[in-house]
Amino acid sequence: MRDRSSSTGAKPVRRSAISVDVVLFTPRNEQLATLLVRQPDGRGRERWVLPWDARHDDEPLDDAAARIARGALGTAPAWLEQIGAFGDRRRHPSEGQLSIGYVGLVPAGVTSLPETSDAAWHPVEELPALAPRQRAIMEAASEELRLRLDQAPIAFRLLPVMFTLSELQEIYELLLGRRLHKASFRRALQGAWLVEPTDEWRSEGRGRPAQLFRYAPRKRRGNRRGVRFDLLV
Amino acid sequence: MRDRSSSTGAKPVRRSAISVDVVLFTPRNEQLATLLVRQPDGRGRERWVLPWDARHDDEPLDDAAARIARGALGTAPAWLEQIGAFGDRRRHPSEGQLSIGYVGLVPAGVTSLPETSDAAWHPVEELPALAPRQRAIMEAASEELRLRLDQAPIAFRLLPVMFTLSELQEIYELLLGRRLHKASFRRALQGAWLVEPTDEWRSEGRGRPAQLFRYAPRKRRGNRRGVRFDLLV
DNA sequence: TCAATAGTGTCTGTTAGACATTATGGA
DNA sequence: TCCATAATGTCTAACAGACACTATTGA
Repeated sequence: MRDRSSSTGAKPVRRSAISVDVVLFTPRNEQLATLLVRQPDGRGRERWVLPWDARHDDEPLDDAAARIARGALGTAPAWLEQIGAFGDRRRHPSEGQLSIGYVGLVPAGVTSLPETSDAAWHPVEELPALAPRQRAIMEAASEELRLRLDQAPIAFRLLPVMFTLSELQEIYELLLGRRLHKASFRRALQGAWLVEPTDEWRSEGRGRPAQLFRYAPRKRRGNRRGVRFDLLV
Repeated sequence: MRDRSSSTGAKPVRRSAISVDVVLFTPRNEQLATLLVRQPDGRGRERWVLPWDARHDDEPLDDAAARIARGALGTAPAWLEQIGAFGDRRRHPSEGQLSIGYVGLVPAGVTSLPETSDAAWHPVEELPALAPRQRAIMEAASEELRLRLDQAPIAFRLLPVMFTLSELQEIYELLLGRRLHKASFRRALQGAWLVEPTDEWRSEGRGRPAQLFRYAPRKRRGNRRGVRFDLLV
């Protein structure tokens, strides 16, 4: 919070400065939403931008990203990882020539943003216009999520500590952009030893109550399967 | 070649400068090898370093990486992709605080390096000591290769245009670090429509000659399979 | 002829997906 | 009671891995 004043606002920036840009995702209304902040553009108009700030001298990049995420969100995200460096000649709010992109995840329900903040969640399908380089960072973040989905516990970082299997499946369907088969999904989950049931159940509207689970990876499965040629050709 | 003089050698670099570091891989003697260049360290000793150079003003990062790869290799690699930004406080030959890592692939057989160059291929299993940040870039490059193996035509970029299926399988085994089943490998390959046979055969030593294939992806397979929970927990 | 490697056919256990059925609450 | 959702059992087609076999060359 202490850093908030420096993480938004139109400020003159040395062209040689490096910006760190953070894409935060959370599930909202069956959609992925991302956090944007309102920033005056110096010509009197307002624009939405990804949370960003210049890297401080010699500051480790991961620290800078965590600082910027905390500033915009008011709390730390459940996950934060670098996407890459974006150093083309596309435009960026900083006017600088190099940006480092990060992607972070916020569990469903953590919707309260700091009151002093100009931040708001926007569905990824209907984003306002962004500066070209921030648009590229945004798209790389979505791509990264999908690629890392089966290598990192991404889906669990988008859920509260306790969740139903239907909620988990909805997150996977959201990220993959396609429906999954319920029985197969649960069988695969069981085989992976990733979740454990709790004693609690949650009744939601009409049907039968669902058991709550928590993320509790047990053991690494040694049995890697054969090669898959799922090339995106 | 024109750029070689600037891509090695001990040079004073502004601490704010950004370095671009390139990890080039090629298969050699049943192992992965990577290209290192000999660089005097200013204190009279010599060290091996990853090919690197400072980014020129406003130069797009991809252009810088291609320039550096060409400088060290004498020719363009068959594939070149960014790994990420490394901005911690670990040491780097440039003395700078930020490096952008790239990974590139060179087909087997392109072993002739520019004569004027101090570059040499080193097996990845027995690398000389590198500066800590370059060591991290090196490890991230290997990791990246393995992760993208089934999403990008990586194996084919490590082979000449025409190759036998045994050669292709050896590349996969090299990158995955485990043996694969011959019949299963070929069945999966056939189903993916990634290669097409040519009229040519190659006799190599004793056994039956092998048919040569070329990389020729036909169509994207629409039938994505179920979720895999291959989390690295 | 033997040795060595390429390439293929068959069998079997595993698994993804379809379908059906039971379980358990709210309206 | 009916309806909606959770959870699970069964069947089937597809597939990975094992094994064996044929094919074709050099020594």
